[in-house]
Amino acid sequence: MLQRRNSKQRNVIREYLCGRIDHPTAEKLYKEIRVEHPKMSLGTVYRNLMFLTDIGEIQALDVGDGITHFDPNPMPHAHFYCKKCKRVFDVFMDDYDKIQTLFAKNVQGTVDSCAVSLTGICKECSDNN
Amino acid sequence: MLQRRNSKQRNVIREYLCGRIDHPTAEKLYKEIRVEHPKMSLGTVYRNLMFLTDIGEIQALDVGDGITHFDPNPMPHAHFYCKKCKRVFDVFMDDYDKIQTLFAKNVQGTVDSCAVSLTGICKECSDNN
DNA sequence: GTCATTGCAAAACGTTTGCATGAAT
DNA sequence: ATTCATGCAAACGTTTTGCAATGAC
Repeated sequence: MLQRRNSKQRNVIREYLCGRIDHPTAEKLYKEIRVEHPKMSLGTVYRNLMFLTDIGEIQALDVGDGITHFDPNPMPHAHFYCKKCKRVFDVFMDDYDKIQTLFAKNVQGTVDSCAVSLTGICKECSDNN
Repeated sequence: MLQRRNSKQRNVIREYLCGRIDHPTAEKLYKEIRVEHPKMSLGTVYRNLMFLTDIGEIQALDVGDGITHFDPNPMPHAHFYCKKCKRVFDVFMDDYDKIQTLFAKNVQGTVDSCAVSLTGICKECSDNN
């Protein structure tokens, strides 16, 4: 059984990530938190994001830029990374779980996650061109 | 227009990656090449793998372990990463392009890649348990 | 001769870790 | 009192880069 204690820092990190749709990195979150909480350390941010990911409260994302992004929404869904503005967008689909099952059927083993990550140029960036 | 000159090193790297299904990392490729070509440098391996990826001859993979793996097959297809043996398997699907299109439709922008990466435990690993 | 490519080593980058201190139960 | 979590800084593993030398055309 996974142990846990309440800590102010953990709740601050929760508070800063909750409700966001911009999928910040640990570093970004850290810098933002630092303004109000100058004693917060980077290691604590990493440790807690990892912890929250492990207990399934949030999810970690590999979007293709080599940096781990965090999504307060742990539900499986696709993501779109804009190579120009470097933003990450949620991509919701009606039959995501069916597609996941479809993929899992083609795997020789037990699948426990299925990440779909798209890359390209977002509408806003191709318009401002 | 992308310039290029032939170089022995580039061809050696091609030769060592071509036909493989184990999706080696740059480091792994480097160590293997080193046996026959002790002068090959790690930077050259990285530079060439990046180059071959850029021209679309091979593809780079983010499988979730934080290290970039390389696939000599540039055709879009899914990958399965076994968390136990740390191997990467190809996952081929009949309607992969259709699924890609399906996802792309839900994106506000121009999609140029769609990576599907599954994780779990491969059959072999769950059998040897 | 020009300029892409190399080898080498150092630096950069994101992330993890060791350890003494502090906080939660 | 116990032991989990923190702050700090150092270490880690992967990847990129600067630069002088080499090699392709």
